[in-house]
Amino acid sequence: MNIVFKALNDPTRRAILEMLQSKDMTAGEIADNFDISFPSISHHLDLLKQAKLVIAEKEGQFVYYSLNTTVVDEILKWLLQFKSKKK
Amino acid sequence: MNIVFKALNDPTRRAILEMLQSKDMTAGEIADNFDISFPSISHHLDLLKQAKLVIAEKEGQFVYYSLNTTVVDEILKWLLQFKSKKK
DNA sequence: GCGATATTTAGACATTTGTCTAAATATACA
DNA sequence: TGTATATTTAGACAAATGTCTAAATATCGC
Repeated sequence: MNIVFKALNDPTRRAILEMLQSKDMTAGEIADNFDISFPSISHHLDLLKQAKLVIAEKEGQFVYYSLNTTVVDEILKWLLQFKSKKK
Repeated sequence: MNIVFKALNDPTRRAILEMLQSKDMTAGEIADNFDISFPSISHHLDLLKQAKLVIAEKEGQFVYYSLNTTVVDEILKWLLQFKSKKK
């Protein structure tokens, strides 16, 4: 859980997740949307992957990234506790 | 939104939020639950306050902290976009 | 196999973060 | 007014973070 909050605590990484909603993208396509170096984006993608928020699949020389929202459920559940049963 | 994710990205601060679910607490009561110095807890509380996740109210020499979950809705909404409409 | 393209790894560096101790501020109460 | 209690502020410091450039790795197409 720690690592998921950590992964979400960065505007670039959140923007990547939002982008991946519309379609799966290669690392390069993702990087093209930011004024940040490729290696930095690669590092962000690695963090998102560690948090299991994205899945990486190699296709030839490309690496396709896609959303994995199962871990989002955990965070949702944690947050919802604060919205339940109150006087 | 940035600051909310930042506030949530720490186990101590998340534990504080969980504690405040059962009852409002003073800064001292909160600090007693951790092996961390009072000033450090005070700093965490300040961050939570900046993120508007808690509300601080002074009563005499005590400062009572209570949950403010309105900002949680924002995060919930942001997260829910990932769980909606998918093939 | 070679050169071009795609991506990651390595290492460096400035900034941010979480923690501490010491000091400051605020309130209670006798 | 003076001392005790509650909390925050200030300043220091090590560790974590986000970024970069340079180099390494992997795959494609000729």
